[in-house]
Amino acid sequence: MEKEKTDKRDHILDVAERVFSEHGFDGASTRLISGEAGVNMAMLNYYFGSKEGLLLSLFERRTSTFHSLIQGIGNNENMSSWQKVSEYVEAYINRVFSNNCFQKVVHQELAVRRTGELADKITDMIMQNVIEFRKILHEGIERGEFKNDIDTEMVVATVFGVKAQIVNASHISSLMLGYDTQDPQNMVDKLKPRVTDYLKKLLKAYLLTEHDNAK
Amino acid sequence: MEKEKTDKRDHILDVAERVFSEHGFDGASTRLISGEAGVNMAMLNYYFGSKEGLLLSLFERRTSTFHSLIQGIGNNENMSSWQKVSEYVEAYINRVFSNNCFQKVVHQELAVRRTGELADKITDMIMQNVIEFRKILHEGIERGEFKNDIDTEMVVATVFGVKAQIVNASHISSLMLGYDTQDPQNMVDKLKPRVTDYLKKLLKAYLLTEHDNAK
DNA sequence: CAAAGTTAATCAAACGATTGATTAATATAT
DNA sequence: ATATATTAATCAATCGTTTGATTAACTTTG
Repeated sequence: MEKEKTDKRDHILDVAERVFSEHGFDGASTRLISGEAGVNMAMLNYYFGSKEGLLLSLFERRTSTFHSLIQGIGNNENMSSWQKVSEYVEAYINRVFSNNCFQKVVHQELAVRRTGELADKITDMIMQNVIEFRKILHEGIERGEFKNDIDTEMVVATVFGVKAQIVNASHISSLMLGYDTQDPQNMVDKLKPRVTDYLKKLLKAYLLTEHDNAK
Repeated sequence: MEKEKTDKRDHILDVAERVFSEHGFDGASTRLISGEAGVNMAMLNYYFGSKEGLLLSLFERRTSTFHSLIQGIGNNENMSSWQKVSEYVEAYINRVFSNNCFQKVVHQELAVRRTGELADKITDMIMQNVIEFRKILHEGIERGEFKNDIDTEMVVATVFGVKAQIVNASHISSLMLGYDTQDPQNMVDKLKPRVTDYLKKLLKAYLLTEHDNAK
């Protein structure tokens, strides 16, 4: 009977994350969110101040457990640059697949939002990833492990872009791949290993010098 | 005084395309659109029936001039598969950059899960591209020009994804690249050639067999 | 311990504002 | 003069938010 100790506040955030991901921020009414969460409408304003405050809290919850994740890989002295890239891709895809509702909300806000506190928060969050990843790439070039004419920014955009195309544009990817890419079982069994494997091979072919590439 | 013969209807579509791309479908009110277009609110319903009808008309206008563009490349017998891929990337990026407001609307609609006529229209439009591109890739494999273990669907997702990441997520790409990626001058002078060049090199490294790759 | 006071949580109801849509009247053009 | 185009005014519905009352739990006081 052990009732979960998760606050009602946390439960609202969980539901809001899902509803936002399905309808977008403007498309998801406070009535719908509170209804789905089984709480009174006024509770949203009680806990989060406003609808925008709810969205903001939603981001803060995720970003608080995020900083620790991207640390460590880049600073490891015992890894080759390619190993770092490989680990990074793995960690990134892992994180994406573990909370894809949140990822969808980010993706939507990125597509629409232009100004304000939230836009800055999202930008910061992503740019941290960008800088970290780019650092690894530059290091690989300096070491002579990667080709010296690679476009590092575009490589970063590739990893983010492929992820977005597969995970966030789910109608399309479902049709393209021939199965429901939203189904949790498919995501773990088929999609995740496939995306990870592809990205590694793709980057390997583009990044590594001829000598290393030939293994 | 020769007033442009473009119908007022067409002018509304132009404005709506921009406003939708800036605020999203739900975020853009009919009052805002009609205000920006300098017409009475009721004109939107007069011409397009409803707000959704306006969005639909917007898509029909673009897709009508679209079919002819993707034809021809795949069926050309005198081109190598790699040349076809190269031409295809060029044509695709060209089209994207020539009407990026519309591309943004597509991107947004794709991000929020919607059902109905419009969702099907968008899906059809994109899947035409997917199928055409994939056909070229398969042909390249059969000819032995491309590696036989390439993931064709993911390659398609890569081209679409990189484009989306650079063109549609403009805050991020502007910060990443160090200049305003929305500025028309920058788009033509810097962004477009860079994306095109990168995609070609990336795909070349991944697709071509070792022998061909070495030139 | 018990009465009084205090706080956070929750609710139904209503608020003013805005939404997309419609009307009925008027203007323009053919 | 008839069809088309355009307008101001208005519609019901929905939006996000606020209110005032109620409950339950904890603190303080006598």
